[in-house]
Amino acid sequence: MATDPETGSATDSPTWVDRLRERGFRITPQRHLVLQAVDELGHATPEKIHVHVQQRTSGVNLSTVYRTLEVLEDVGLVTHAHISHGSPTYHSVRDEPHVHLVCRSCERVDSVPMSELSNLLTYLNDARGFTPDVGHLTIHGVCADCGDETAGRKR
Amino acid sequence: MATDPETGSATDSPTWVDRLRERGFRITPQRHLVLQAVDELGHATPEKIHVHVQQRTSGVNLSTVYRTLEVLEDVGLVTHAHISHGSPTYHSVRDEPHVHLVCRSCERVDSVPMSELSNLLTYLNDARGFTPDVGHLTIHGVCADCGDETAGRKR
DNA sequence: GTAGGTGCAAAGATTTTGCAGTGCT
DNA sequence: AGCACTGCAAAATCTTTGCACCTAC
Repeated sequence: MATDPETGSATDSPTWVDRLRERGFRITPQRHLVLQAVDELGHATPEKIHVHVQQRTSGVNLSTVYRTLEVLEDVGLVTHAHISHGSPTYHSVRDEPHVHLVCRSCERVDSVPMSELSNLLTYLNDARGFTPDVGHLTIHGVCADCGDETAGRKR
Repeated sequence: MATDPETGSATDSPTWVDRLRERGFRITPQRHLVLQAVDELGHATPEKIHVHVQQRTSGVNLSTVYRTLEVLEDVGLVTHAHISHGSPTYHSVRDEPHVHLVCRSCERVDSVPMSELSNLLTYLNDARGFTPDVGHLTIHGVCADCGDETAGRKR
């Protein structure tokens, strides 16, 4: 009642509420805010999510962000990938499934839709019985732009 | 090539010495030990490398391990990948190029030789101009064994 | 002999945890 | 009303850094 779960934002399909309820978790403003932040930021570290949430409502603690992300990941509303060295980056499962291409030179993050990689997935499934967590997949390397400039750097 | 300087271990081809010298780095027992450890351990965190090195010669400091790995990576003798959450794992560039399949359930790490994934590499190169750092590639997901057992873990 | 390298310890950065109060159900 | 959740602060990890001494070149 206090909250109204059917607002129009992308985060507000009844799904997320149900997902949490089904598993016995409670619906709190903090969880809503964190989920929204993940949705809006695209790729975000816990730190950035914290800052983003603070801009709307001050008072959400960083440790709550961590605990909330853990819960949201547990119920399958977000996933994380390791894009940069230190921090994991979280993103919503609503995003189109994609893998990340991270350039080690310019740090740029590009995305490749999963559909382009279907034969990789097929191979892993058929030959290995391995079901990849695609949202989690990050490919490091050198992008087209940096490939010329830094050619010969490593080999 | 086939010079057999001391022990004939995989680490002892003249290459590693030259690699360091070329770049103006000095050859120290610590660097040799760390490189050997990376070679022998396969996939190892800085922590594990430290322990491994300690078993041969006590007295190599953990911070030296970190600094040494940085140097070895800089000259291209080792690379790192993000297999588990916290720590990067290092491995020798001597290993056959491969990607890592990490099961999120049993934590097991499997390897797929790069040759099996040639069409992925080709695609990324041709369509994207992206040169992946294969040794760095880690695919998270669920392996064959855990796919059955824990099929409902997320429920 | 001269820099670069190492060891040691302390500082940083990041993530986790215990506990008491708050609020969802 | 009961108990999960949050905030706060301290603890636990993991990694980096300053400085004096040592050693490869």
